[in-house]
Amino acid sequence: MCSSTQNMCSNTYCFVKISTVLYICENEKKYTIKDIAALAGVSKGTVDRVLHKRGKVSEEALAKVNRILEDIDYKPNVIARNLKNNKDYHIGVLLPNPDIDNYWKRCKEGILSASQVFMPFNVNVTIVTYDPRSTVSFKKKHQVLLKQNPDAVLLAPLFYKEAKKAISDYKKLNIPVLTFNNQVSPEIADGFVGQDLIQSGRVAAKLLHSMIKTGDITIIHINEDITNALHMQQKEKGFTTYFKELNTSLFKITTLQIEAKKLQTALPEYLNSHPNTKGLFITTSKSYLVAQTLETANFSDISLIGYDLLDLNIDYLKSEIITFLINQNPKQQTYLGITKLAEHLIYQNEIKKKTLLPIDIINSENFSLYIQ
Amino acid sequence: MCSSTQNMCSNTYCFVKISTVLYICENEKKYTIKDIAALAGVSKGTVDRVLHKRGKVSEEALAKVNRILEDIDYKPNVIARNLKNNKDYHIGVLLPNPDIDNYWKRCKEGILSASQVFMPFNVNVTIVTYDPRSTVSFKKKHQVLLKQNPDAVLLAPLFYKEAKKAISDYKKLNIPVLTFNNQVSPEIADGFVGQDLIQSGRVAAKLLHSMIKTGDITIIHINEDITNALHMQQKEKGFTTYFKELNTSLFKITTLQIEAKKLQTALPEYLNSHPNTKGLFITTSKSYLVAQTLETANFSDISLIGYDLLDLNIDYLKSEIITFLINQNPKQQTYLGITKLAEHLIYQNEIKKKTLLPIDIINSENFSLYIQ
DNA sequence: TTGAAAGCGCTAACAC
DNA sequence: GTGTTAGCGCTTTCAA
Repeated sequence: MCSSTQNMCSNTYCFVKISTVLYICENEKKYTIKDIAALAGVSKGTVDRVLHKRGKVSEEALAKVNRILEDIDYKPNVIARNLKNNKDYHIGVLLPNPDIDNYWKRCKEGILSASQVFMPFNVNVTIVTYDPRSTVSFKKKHQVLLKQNPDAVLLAPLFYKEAKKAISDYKKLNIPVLTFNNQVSPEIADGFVGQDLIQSGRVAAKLLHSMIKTGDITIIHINEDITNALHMQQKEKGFTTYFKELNTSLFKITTLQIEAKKLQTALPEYLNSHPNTKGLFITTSKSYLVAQTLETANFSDISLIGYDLLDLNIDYLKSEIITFLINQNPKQQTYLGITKLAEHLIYQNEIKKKTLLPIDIINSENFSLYIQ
Repeated sequence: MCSSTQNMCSNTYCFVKISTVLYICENEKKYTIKDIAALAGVSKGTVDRVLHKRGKVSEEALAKVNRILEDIDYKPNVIARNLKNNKDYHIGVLLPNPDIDNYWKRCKEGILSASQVFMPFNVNVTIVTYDPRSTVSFKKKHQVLLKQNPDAVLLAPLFYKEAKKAISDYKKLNIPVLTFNNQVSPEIADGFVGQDLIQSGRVAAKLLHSMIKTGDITIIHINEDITNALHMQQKEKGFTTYFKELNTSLFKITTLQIEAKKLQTALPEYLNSHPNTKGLFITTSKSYLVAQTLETANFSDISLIGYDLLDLNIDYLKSEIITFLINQNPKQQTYLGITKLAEHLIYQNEIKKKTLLPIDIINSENFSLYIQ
């Protein structure tokens, strides 16, 4: 019951401000289809037909019901709606195998966690894992998932061409697809959940900039495979753009591509020949490899920034060899992804084209709160 | 339908791993009270009485039903449960007035946002605002809320003694209370949602430490009022502890108490007499006042760390006068607070004693993602 | 084209 | 103590 001078009603709630007391109160009446049926002088069945646009309703009845629906701003009771639903929904996930690359472990956790939430709504989740080093594996596992005929799909599109093909396969069957981790070219999937990678490069740049007043800074791409090519490029772009915009000659930015195996020898060599190097930015979650090398070869005084809260990375964060990590929020990405798909299936919610997660800055004092 | 060699069933789901494909599938059967009644050879009513411990059940029936409930690990259908619920729940919030201190604006947003979510569950939220500078106002508004006889209460216990009294008033009426923003002495309220303030002081310390190799560092408490006394002390404690643990003489830590009005004159004076000052840690959300002073008095080369994403703070973050802000996540605090209370009312979920939110580190490149 | 009716799983009032 | 029954709001079937 709202009674006040300034009544700013919105939706079914109204916010009323009286002196320093803010009330939020429900609207006086919650209408049900029964009410609507009575108001329109028709039966509940007819109202339902109108609501779901199932046809078989006379012009007259349709107009009358629609008018009332508008008038009262009818909102169906989502709880009752789902009670009846015996439908079993099925969400399929195409995920890089966490046993091959540990980064994906937290993604799996996010998926499991979200699937718990939607259990009572008859949402089943299937994870199909593929080898993140192999496009063949991706294609094969995509076929596996496709055959399961899921109602919605969440996938990490590591391989551009193959992902594009897979998504179009699902779209042909009218199966909504949400991507996470990295975007394939926009507009192909129904939505994306993840981070702005260019911006995350800028965050890294700013961090180094706040620690280093002048000197050489090196971007290191660790190429174990082709997987992260796009990823790494975008981060590099953001990083270099930041320093370009500074428009100063205090910093020299270099990019280095090193294979993981060669790191132990190549990096010390490089650093010895570039003694003015004050900062390193590692574009993948493998910064522990660099930290290891720095430690072994006894380089200190070099600020190191990497990605992701892997156990190994955190160890080096604690021992101050890695200064900052950027958290890509893998768990949250998949949790949100599953949530959005589930809510799409259950409530017919629209899938947002792009959901950008925060870019968390992590140091040795706050990491524990991000891995709960 | 699960069929596999290693079946690790948990809850009503089972996780089955076969080669690189991970399946999550529902258990074959979802039991309803009807099933249980049939299995136990009693009626649904009896099962219901057992479930809700309403008594009036024979020893025999009770044992039989309980045994079955355990056997099948029965989980009631939350959807159906709420369908019946005509009860209107009422959550009351005691919030410092955002018009007096802008910090609380985001708290209000979190409250409104969460209350939207629980609208369909008949959860109504009332916000009663008090003047954060006045214990009298707090006590008065507490009485206002108390008279509304809410089913649960969320409050920011700015004043130790008064908050304690208020909480005990609610407890006497068996109204659950959740606190946010800062903790009153443990065990008084049913739960707390917020940050570990000591740890957040450590985060600030670590940030300054990664930027400053040696020099003087000053902690500044801006005392506009007594409100934040506890807050500030805890942050200071974490901050100084961090540097003590370093066990080095490279840094000199000083604490300063300044009134907001005197800042413009007192701070430059102080800094001139302490020219080796390299870093400032502001323990409240008013770091923009310090930034303003530094800018006007033309001090550069001093790293500044403060709290909270107020517009003014962000302006100085952008112009590089503030280096880092620590986000106390005000919106998330209240959002979670309302959520927990609502779920307690609806599902009888237990209220967790302590929920600690991450301590977000913010710089000029990632702030936008935290204020969405 | 329409309305009546059964039922989703759970709750609670009411007889016995 | 116990079982029966009538809903909660919505969906869906079925007969008219």
